[in-house]
Amino acid sequence: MERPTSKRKEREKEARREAILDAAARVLSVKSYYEATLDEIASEAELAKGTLYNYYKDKPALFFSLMRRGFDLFQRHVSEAIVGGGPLKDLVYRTLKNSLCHMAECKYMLRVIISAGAHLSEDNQQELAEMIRDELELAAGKLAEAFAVQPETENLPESDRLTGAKMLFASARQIHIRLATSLDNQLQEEEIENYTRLLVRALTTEKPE
Amino acid sequence: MERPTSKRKEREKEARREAILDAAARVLSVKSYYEATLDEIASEAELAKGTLYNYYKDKPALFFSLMRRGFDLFQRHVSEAIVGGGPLKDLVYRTLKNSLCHMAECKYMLRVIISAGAHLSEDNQQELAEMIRDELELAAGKLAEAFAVQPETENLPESDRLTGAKMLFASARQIHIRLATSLDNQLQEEEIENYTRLLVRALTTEKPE
Amino acid sequence: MERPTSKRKEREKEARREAILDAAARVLSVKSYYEATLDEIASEAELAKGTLYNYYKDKPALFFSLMRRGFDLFQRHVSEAIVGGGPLKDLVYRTLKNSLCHMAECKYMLRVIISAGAHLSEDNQQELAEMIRDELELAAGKLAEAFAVQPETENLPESDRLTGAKMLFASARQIHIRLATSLDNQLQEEEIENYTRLLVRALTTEKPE
Amino acid sequence: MERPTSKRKEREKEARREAILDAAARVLSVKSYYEATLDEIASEAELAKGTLYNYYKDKPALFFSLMRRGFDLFQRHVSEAIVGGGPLKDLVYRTLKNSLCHMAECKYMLRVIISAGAHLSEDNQQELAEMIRDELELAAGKLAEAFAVQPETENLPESDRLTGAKMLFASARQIHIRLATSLDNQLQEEEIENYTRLLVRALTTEKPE
DNA sequence: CATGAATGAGCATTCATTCAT
DNA sequence: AATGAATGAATGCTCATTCAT
Repeated sequence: MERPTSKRKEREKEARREAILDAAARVLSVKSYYEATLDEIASEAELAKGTLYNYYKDKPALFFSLMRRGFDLFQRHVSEAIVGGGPLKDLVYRTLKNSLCHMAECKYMLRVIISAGAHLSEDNQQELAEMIRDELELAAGKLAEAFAVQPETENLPESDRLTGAKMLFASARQIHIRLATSLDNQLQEEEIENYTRLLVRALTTEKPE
Repeated sequence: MERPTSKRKEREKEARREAILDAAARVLSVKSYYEATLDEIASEAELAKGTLYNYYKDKPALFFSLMRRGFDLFQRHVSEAIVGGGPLKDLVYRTLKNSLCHMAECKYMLRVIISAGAHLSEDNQQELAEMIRDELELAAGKLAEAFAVQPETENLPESDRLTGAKMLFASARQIHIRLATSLDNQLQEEEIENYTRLLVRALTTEKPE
Repeated sequence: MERPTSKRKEREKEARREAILDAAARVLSVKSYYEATLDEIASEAELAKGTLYNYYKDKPALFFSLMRRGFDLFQRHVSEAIVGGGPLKDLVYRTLKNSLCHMAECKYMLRVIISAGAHLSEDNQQELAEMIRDELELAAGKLAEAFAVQPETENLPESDRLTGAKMLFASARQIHIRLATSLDNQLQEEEIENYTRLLVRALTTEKPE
Repeated sequence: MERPTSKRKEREKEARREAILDAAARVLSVKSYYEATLDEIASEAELAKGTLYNYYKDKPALFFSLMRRGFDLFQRHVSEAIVGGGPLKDLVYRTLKNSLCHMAECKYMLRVIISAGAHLSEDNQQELAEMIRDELELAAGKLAEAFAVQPETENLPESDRLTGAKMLFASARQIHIRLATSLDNQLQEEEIENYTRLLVRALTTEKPE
């Protein structure tokens, strides 16, 4: 068995890692990858700049961790929406809503994805692109499975369910960007309902007879 | 009346402005906003760096012009798709295809949109965001009008036609990003068809009887 | 024929390069490679730091140029000593003296050789080591040739003449380090004479009969 | 009287000091003073970084101790060569050989001497320079004494014997550097013999009659 | 107008040293 | 005595922008 101090230290170390991520997220919610200097993140975390390097080997590593965390949260949001059950319309609505909710919570994700590409090493860029693609495929896959057990969509070809799922996430991003620009929160509900309606129709085969 | 030389000079000046944009586009098709240095653009344009400042007041201004030009091209692509006429399915398919085609041609647009956020001034960022939103609204509006004269969609509420149009562009972006990552060009056709099918369905009210 | 401005500009550029080297030499005569920051060199040269990079691609490049210049001067010093002619003793004495003179003038060379090794890239280190070795071989070769036409040494085997030449340069370095430490300039003359005497003897075969 | 534990503790402390020096020597045999970080030395010594500071007040102090130890070894090597006895040629040959052997064993010495200059304080630099000079004088003095009892050299003036001794060490360094560069171990023996021959001759007065 | 040398603010990263545990 | 997390000063290099020619 380990010494109790060892355990505590490990917990503290992990807590500090999280605190740094939190600080980075705060900074990135208003600045881009390049504007977000390590100086500022350190100061936001109330740590010396050098300390960051005890937790993350360099700037890209820090942001990758942040992305990782954001994506995990995203998957949780999607899973939550799915387990809710109910009719197709509700499923679509909830998933859209949760996606938007996630994007609002993790504004920094779009910022990083959008602005980090530049100075990342070739390898890091590739890794980031793959991470994004894989996470989306994962979420779309889960959603497509949920569609597969809905009465309205169970007869659709698999590829349509998958395409529909991806279209849903694309729509969520569209709404998010639109709303981010107009800042009119009252529109959001209406937009979500508009998209929901069309998505449901896109996924519904006309009942044969 | 103006001296004829004045006219010629003006034409030459405009031509030079375009040449600089061309050079910038070439550089940006492989580099991000930050990697693309003015040094390189100047050298690509076979001009001295200082000369660029006679045509654009600073780096953001240069890239704004580039975006402006890219969006104009985008509108032309969309209009072209619309005037083609034919059944809804063809309209959707062509618009998707042209959008993808535009994104491929103007890779730099996504790059700039994606990576410029950083060092733009607050004002410039706002302006860029609005430009993007307005251009999309414009294109979506045009497309919605085209839907309005299609037999399958003329009975839809206006808001559905607009939402459908925006969903189409969101889908195009989704496909583009996906393909940019996987580099498998053979998938594109299939993807476009998948999305087309769902979009048509989303826009089609079940015929009463 | 070239435009006159072109010529002038080139001359000015070259002059600036030299001025930078001079500034670097001044800084290095009292600081080591690491202590000598580009900030300080720039300020010594009365230029902005960034300007240095218009003339030398990085810190190692600047110091390599400095070494190159120093070695060229060294070869000139040695050649001068050789062409002086006269008996063996004078040749040895003059070469020792000139070597010491060079080391005093180019104090920075020892400093750089001595302190740069550290942060140079693998390739640069190799290059520096080879430069040092080659320059010494070159000088020793020239000196050995001069020995070959002296009555006292013409009968020596070639390898002895070469070894003697190298021993002379090793002796010069020894004296230089010694004197650099003790700062007693009056000793120098005596030391040179001591070493000269022994070197001449080392190079002189006992006359047969 | 001291408590026995006190004695043991002192011994242990001394042993730890030596262990740290060993670790430092291992690291310095492949890295320069600047590349050799305390992190690495601590890890090589299997100690925490902070612990080093219980034994040496700072980085220079650690390296001074290392130099001290290296010089002591050098003196032992020289003394060993001297006590061997035999004809002058053998004495010269053995001393050259042992010097080379020492330089090979204590590569780190040249490295430190060569690369430490930088961040040492003014005082430390002076101290190091004096240490080097004094150790050389000491060794040269011992060797000159040995020459004084050799039949071939006993009639030489004292200053010649001292100069010869110093020339020998200078030659050793020359050979060492040359060999370090060319990596051709087979040349070493020949070089040593060349230098031996000339040094013996330099030290030998033609017997009058 | 065109040029390109000069500028200098800005930033990621390293590492010797300290000190609370 | 041992630890190792925290510190923060220090520095090489980049690049948008200016301006004298």
